[in-house]
Amino acid sequence: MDKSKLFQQFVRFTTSVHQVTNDLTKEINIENITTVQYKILEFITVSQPVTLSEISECLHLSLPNSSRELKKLIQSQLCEKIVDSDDRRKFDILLTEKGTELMDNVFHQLELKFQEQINHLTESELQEIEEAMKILQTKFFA
Amino acid sequence: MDKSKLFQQFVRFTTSVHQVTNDLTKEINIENITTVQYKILEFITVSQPVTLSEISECLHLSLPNSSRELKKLIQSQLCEKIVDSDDRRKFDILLTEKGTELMDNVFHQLELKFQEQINHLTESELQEIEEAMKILQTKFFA
DNA sequence: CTCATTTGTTATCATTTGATAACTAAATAA
DNA sequence: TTATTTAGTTATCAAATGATAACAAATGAG
Repeated sequence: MDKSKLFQQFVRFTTSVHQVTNDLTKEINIENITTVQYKILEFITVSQPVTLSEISECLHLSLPNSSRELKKLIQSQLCEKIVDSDDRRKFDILLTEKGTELMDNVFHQLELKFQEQINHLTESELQEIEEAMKILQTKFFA
Repeated sequence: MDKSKLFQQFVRFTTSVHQVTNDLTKEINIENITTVQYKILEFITVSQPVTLSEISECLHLSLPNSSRELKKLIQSQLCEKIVDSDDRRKFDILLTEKGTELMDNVFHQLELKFQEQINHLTESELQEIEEAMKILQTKFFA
């Protein structure tokens, strides 16, 4: 296997993924939520519960900036802190009911667009896609 | 095929892709180049030659802001305009020699990290990965 | 030829984001 | 017990980004 070729393919592939997801989320824009705040919400949604340090690390934000943005999200009542009883410096961050509703809504919109993109595909093509994502997920993007 | 399940898998998958590429490019930081400018450079590198409108559309930047950032890249002599002789409002944008050198360097660094990530995989796993990317690229991320 | 459209430019301002210093409180190690 | 480390906060400033208006020049349609 020519690993340089594979790298080039990888670059093209990830570029495509970014482009597609970019286009999918392009029109999602929530009142009073900035890009960074949306990313935080997305991260919480997928990885709930998370700590502030995890947000900071995974989203490559400094702790002070993470703290600032989270504060705004909490003020908007989209998420909440639950103090860790074992270590009271830490807290878990969760979506509130309002936040959950919002993100459910967002993901529902995304799903509709996703369905549009795949509705011309045959059953066997869908299975190929499923299998392909599974392979990449387990072997490479683990 | 349960298409909702597939969507959930898609979300997890794209999240992983973003995380991995995020980590790969995390340490790439070029003197005097901002994030947006880097994205423009990356886009030019992959899609050369491009027009300003394409940059604007694909990167979801307004035309004025694209123009501003491109101007800085041109001032840094990383890319250049080549006026379209058919339509003199337009121009193709290309990397200069300096820009090419820079991006070659960047992609080389990325490739090293990429190789690290895959060097524990067997030949047959690599082939699976190649095949999986190919399928997704042609069937879905086209 | 004239007018509308397309492609890009320049200037300006508000908002977002990034970076850093100085801080608190809890936990842990010596 | 005291010192150190960890987790997060608050304040502040600079820089990057987003948004918009007013513009110019080339093209295309009628």
